[in-house]
Amino acid sequence: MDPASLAWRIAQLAEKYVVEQTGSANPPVAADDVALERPKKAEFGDWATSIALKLAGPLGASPRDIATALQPRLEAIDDIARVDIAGPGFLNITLDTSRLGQTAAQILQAGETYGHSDGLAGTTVNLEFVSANPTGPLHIGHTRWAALGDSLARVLRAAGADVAAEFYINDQGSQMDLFGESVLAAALGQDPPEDAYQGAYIAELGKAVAEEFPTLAEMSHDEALVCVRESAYHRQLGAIRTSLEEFNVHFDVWFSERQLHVMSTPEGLSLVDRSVERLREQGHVFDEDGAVWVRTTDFGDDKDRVIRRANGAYTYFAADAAYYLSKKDRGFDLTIYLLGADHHGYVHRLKAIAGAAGDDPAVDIEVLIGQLVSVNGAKLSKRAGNIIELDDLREWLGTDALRYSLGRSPADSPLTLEPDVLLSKTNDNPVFYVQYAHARTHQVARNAEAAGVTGEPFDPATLSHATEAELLTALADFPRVVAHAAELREPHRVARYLEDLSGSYHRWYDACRVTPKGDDPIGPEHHARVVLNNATGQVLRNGLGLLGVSAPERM
RNA sequence: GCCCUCGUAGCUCAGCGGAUAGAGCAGAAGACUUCUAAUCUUUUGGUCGCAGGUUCGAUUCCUGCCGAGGGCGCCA
Repeated sequence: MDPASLAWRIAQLAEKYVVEQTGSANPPVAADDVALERPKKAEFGDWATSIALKLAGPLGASPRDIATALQPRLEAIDDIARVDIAGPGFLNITLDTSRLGQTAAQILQAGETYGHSDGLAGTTVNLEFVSANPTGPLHIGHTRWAALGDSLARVLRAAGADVAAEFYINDQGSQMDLFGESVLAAALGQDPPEDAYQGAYIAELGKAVAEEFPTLAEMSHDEALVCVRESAYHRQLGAIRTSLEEFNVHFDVWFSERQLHVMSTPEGLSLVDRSVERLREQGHVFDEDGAVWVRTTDFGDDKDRVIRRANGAYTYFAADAAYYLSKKDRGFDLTIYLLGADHHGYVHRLKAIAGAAGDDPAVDIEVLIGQLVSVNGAKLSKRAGNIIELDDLREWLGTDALRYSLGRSPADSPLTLEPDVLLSKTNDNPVFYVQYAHARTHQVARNAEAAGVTGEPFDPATLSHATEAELLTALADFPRVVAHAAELREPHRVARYLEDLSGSYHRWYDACRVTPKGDDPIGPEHHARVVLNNATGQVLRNGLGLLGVSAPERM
């Protein structure tokens, strides 16, 4: 029995007990209240629930008494072999191994879809991340969000959500002009403008556009600037796309900020024009000192924001508002932004836009803030001039090691990359630990096939070793881990799970042979074990896939 | 000054209000004529930054303080 069903069954029994005691199902008992968890110690059984502790308050009874009353009722469930009461009132559940083994066959049947659930089915999600200016290469500051955002998109999809991963291209404004001027100067061999973009990539872009436009020197400055800026923009955006693809990061929508500024209505208005009107219709806009303001303080912002300056020009905030309205108009149920800690000042503003647009800032929009990454303890910043580019980082450490190490910590946890560790092929490098476990499942499968261990007939009752119960319980937990990761927007939970699962697998491998030794005969346990082995490989593969990490068959 | 995030073993980090706070590495001791030893087994190591509060129960929730990082524009 899978943990979700088990939790539901326990909740049913507990609620029945509450009704008997109090005459009503108040409070009702939900599966979440069961708090089914895998105990930290093997002697505590396969699953533990603190339901008796949780009911103690409402029922006014001691947790131990409630646990004593529930114990025989839980033991009556077919898949449960034994229930022990421990500590202050925990119910420690040991499953019937002969039934537990069925999990392995079920996993092979589900294949790539094992781990999928329907908790978010019917929910459409817009997930925006990276969203770098197309004026330079992606650097380490974008790398964590790229890894995290892509994994989150995969996890949300596994939970049934319909996700659009979106990259917002800031291709409008003075930074683009400065970028164009910088490349133009490089192309013509002139002195760079003040505060120019610098670096080898500017020189390369300059060379490329000089070849593309041989008559550049004869054009007027304005004409040349437009040619160079647009060409360099598309070249740079292409480079960003390539970097992300090689990092296994996929975007469904590349949204150009320019779409917001062009006239797109019959009245000759842009989406930005319309956004001001729409917010005004909702009653959150006012005029003061010649400027147009949004009363964002209505929604928790620390000050109101100007959306249109006294000189008639829109602020960047106007584009943000128009962009949010675009997402709203495209019909998403939930809009998620992934921002670095250096942008956390925008959180209130973004939420205020949602509120001003008539949405619920607490429900319809989520802003995830992530801490920055350091390498070997050195803080990286543009000011310090020690920025590392994504491409260099990837070539140095490899996509797998980089994706995995960035994906195994929660976003709000400060993270230090240690290149020495990531390049090592030992146990202290978790990605190798997990990938090695997967490769081992394939080696074992190859050996089993060669020896005639086919997996048929499959008798789950022979999977009776302690390490087999541990492994099977871990495998059964995978769908719940993925669903939980999606619900909390924390894909790192999948990585941590895979490390635990790999440990369980290695311990099992150490204790139980799949292919008989020497000339020993093939028994029913060997057939069952190859099924368990292959099921483990499937789950490791599915989990690594959610993290955008490859699952090699040989290492 | 105000706001946000973080503070857990020597190091890198987990920990949905529950049991004696965990993992890997590092340190110590073991296991390869046997399916991949990139593995496994045993072991050393903690005032969960500090102080209060809520709770039957707090590393977890709330408040204050200390420390680290980041942010505060009619810039983009």
